[in-house]
Amino acid sequence: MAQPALIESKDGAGQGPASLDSVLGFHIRLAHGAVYRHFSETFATLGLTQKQVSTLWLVAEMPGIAQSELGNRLRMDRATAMSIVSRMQERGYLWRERCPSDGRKQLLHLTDEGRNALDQAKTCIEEHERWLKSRFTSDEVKKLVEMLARIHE
Amino acid sequence: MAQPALIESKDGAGQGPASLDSVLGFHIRLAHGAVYRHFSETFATLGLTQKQVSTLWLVAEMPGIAQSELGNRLRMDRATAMSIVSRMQERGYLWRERCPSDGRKQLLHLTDEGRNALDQAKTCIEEHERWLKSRFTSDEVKKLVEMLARIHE
DNA sequence: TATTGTTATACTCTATAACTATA
DNA sequence: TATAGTTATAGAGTATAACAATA
Repeated sequence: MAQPALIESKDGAGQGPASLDSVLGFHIRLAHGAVYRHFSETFATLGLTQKQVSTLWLVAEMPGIAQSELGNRLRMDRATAMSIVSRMQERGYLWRERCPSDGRKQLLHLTDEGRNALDQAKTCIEEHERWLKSRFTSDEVKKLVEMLARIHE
Repeated sequence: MAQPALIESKDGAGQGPASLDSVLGFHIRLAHGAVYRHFSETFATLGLTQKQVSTLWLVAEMPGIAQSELGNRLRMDRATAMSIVSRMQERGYLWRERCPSDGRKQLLHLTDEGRNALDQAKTCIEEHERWLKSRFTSDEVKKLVEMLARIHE
């Protein structure tokens, strides 16, 4: 983790990236990988993944959210949302309620166990975020979040 | 993709993130997902993944790089590097050379076919990067890359 | 017809473990 | 002992396709 990721090199004059190191998408992927790995270590004991925590958190923030809406907000398609919600249900962290006004929809709610798991997860998130944010000033964090949001919104 | 990713909410006073939307790691993951999806669309016809392109590109930049060193630079463990290098070899894009001075190492080289594939890939990358960078000024891109590098270096 | 959920399937990435060969 | 590669295995995320139920 000490050496530079790639050789030093600059972009050519208008003919595309000369070096892999100048590709923005490349850095997003590497940064995501580093965050993913640290997250996994932090959450090894809890046995929850990023997506699973995001799901519990969002359901806690919006009780009764439809499964499809959860997918939209976490940028998952139906099949992916389905598999994650099902796993969280199997573990007893949330339950599905058939929507009375629209029989197609499944409304999601946390169980007490799910709320407990989320509380523990939030403590881990704090630690994880401290590790991540320690390399930035608070202004930089704000700017970084704002720029990343421009990508995924 | 139009609506805000999450409900509006701010952090509490020193007791951790109040809303998922204020978690930096969350935005990194969503941004990575958006980039991943656009990349996949752009590269559907070429049939190459991000990791595969990175691998070809790095071998082109550093001919004779050892497989282990490739893994270090692209932040993959041995097993992951192995599977990606093997697939690129199966497709005839690179070949392994046993290192004469250290019999444990495999030195990597692109084939002519691999160089062709990389050239095509770079054209796609340009298009992909234009899509990605269009939301930023060039100063912002520089700042973003620099901040992301602080995470993965 | 469109939306939502469901199931089945497949592929990539990631990681661990165990094994071999070499240093 | 340590390093490099190899193989096997497993889990997570992502996506597509096909199907049923509902609007």
